[in-house]
Amino acid sequence: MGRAPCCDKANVKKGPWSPEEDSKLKEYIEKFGTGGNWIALPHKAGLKRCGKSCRLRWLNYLRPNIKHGEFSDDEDRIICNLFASIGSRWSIIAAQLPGRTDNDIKNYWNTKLKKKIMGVVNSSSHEQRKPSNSNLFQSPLQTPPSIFNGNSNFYYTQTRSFMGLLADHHESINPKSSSLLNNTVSTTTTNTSLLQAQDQGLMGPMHHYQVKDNFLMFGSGDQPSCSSSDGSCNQISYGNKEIHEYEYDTTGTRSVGSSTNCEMIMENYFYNGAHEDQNQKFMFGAAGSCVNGPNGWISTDQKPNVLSWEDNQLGFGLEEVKQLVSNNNNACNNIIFKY
DNA sequence: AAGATGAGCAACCGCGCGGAG
DNA sequence: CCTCCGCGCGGTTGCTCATCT
Repeated sequence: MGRAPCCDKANVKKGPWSPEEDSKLKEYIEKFGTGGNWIALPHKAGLKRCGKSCRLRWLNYLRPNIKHGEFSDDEDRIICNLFASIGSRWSIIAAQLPGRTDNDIKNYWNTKLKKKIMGVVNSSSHEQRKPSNSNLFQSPLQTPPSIFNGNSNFYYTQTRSFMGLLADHHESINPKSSSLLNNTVSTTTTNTSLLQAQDQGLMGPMHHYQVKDNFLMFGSGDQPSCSSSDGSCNQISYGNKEIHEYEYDTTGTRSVGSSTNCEMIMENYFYNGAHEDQNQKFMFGAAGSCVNGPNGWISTDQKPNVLSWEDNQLGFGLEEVKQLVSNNNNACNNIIFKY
């Protein structure tokens, strides 16, 4: 049994709004407001429209201070940064751009900005990527990497997409200092370009990777939102999963988070040869409960659900990482490594 | 000149969430 | 608690206009 329709479909007009309808709706709302009930509004305003249609028309077109026309470079940057950080949460992105609507931004992204960025990728990818991890941008794997033999039932999936943010000196949306919750954004981005390597035609959880200085940061999941376990909004969660908490310093990146299903990241990381330096060290942690293990960070539940690497700190070597991942029948959701 | 194709954008659809009862 | 229902959101559709062949 399906959901009951929000209105009588047979008796409502659909399609483009006429100037008369626009003025009726505008006049009514300016006079009486929405009354907190969009469903009842069209009848009161004398419109043969669905309440949802009225709401959309008002929000996207009729309400005051709506900005139409070209997006500025600054707006482009904000959209790119936020998309890289939180994905297609258009309403949140729109909240950072006064006068712009989520629909506008969504259309702009889908029709122009995405292509613009792809152009940047195509023209800049060769000189900007270093050989050690350039293959992270390659096509999805067709077979599971050998290190996951025996666990391939959960380490491998054919559906994925990737996008990433590459910056020479990039300060991404730092949940610690600029909260999406309080509607402020600090995007002091300079020389920023956005890379997107989104596999054509594949659907699945969006994976993000960003570069902050010399570090790549990964996260994955669906239904991203901002949340906090301590009230300070220093974590971003995706659905019911807390993904990561970032702290930055001048020498490196520290990541704390929890979740599962980072198999694709791990897969690419190992399979594509980003681990070729056998001296690389990895570090593990879990949200809010990291302790210093003998070789670096390890989560209290012993699951490597956050993985980071810094070459000048104690950590696990590649073989230990493989062993841990294998032993725990699990993987991390974030991977941070220097490139 | 006319049909085909693509781009841009307004509007629709269906679902999840949360508040009210 | 549980159910219902409206709101808001993201994804998708379809119309219009521009460009290409």
